[in-house]
Amino acid sequence: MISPASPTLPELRLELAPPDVEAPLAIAVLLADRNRATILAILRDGPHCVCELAAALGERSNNVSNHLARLREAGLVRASRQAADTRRMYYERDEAACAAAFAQLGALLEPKR
Amino acid sequence: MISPASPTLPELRLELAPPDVEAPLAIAVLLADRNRATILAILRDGPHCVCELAAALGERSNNVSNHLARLREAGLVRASRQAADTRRMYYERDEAACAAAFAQLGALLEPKR
DNA sequence: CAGATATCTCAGCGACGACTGACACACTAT
DNA sequence: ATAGTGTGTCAGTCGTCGCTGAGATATCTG
Repeated sequence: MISPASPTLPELRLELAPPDVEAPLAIAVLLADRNRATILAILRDGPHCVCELAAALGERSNNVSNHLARLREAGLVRASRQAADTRRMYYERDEAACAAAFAQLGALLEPKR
Repeated sequence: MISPASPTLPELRLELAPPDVEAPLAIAVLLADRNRATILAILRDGPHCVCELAAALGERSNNVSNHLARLREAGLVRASRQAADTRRMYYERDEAACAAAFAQLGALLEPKR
């Protein structure tokens, strides 16, 4: 017997296995920086080059380039050169990847089912 | 005249006003910690007390209590005592607030319209 | 060619935040 | 009352991460 000392004391579930949150956590970490979050928001209305984003953010180009590299490694943005301006690097959102990332965060904020 | 030196060089938009991302940023910062993210995921299947969460996370109660305080200040979780167990503090998700937070993140990851 | 512009990379520094440890408070049991 | 349990608070420490600065690469202009 497990000796129910107190009649109605709820038994603790100490064996709970913590769910895997790696995927949504990685997305949240990316979004948890003001510059990266703002970049994603700016790119919602079309592609922009690094110097435009840097000017909008009031940050230096190399810093913005670093953030864009992080976003690109995660697949949220794409880099491309335009034929009319091969000197600048234009970044645009990968809407499919962004939607997938948004869905991942649902595992933290949406009800279970 | 503005002297179009290069015929088709796209003009930069250096006057871009960065959009306000404070609200979704605050949510992302909250989710960008493994323990807080895991807590939110665990609470998806019902209320749990601090010691249960601490055991599941392999963390100490005071640390978990700190994270729960952060989540509570943001309104994502509620604390309540149950009549059957007035000693422990039970935490449960505020599903409405979680859904609202999820919608806020849409301003970063969802297409513009 | 040299010079200017735009971007990328990376080592080093500094600040923010999570964890620790100690303590306080509330409630229960003996 | 005393001991034990569960939770909350907070100062201090330490690791992590964003920013800086310097340098490299690539493209265009004169």
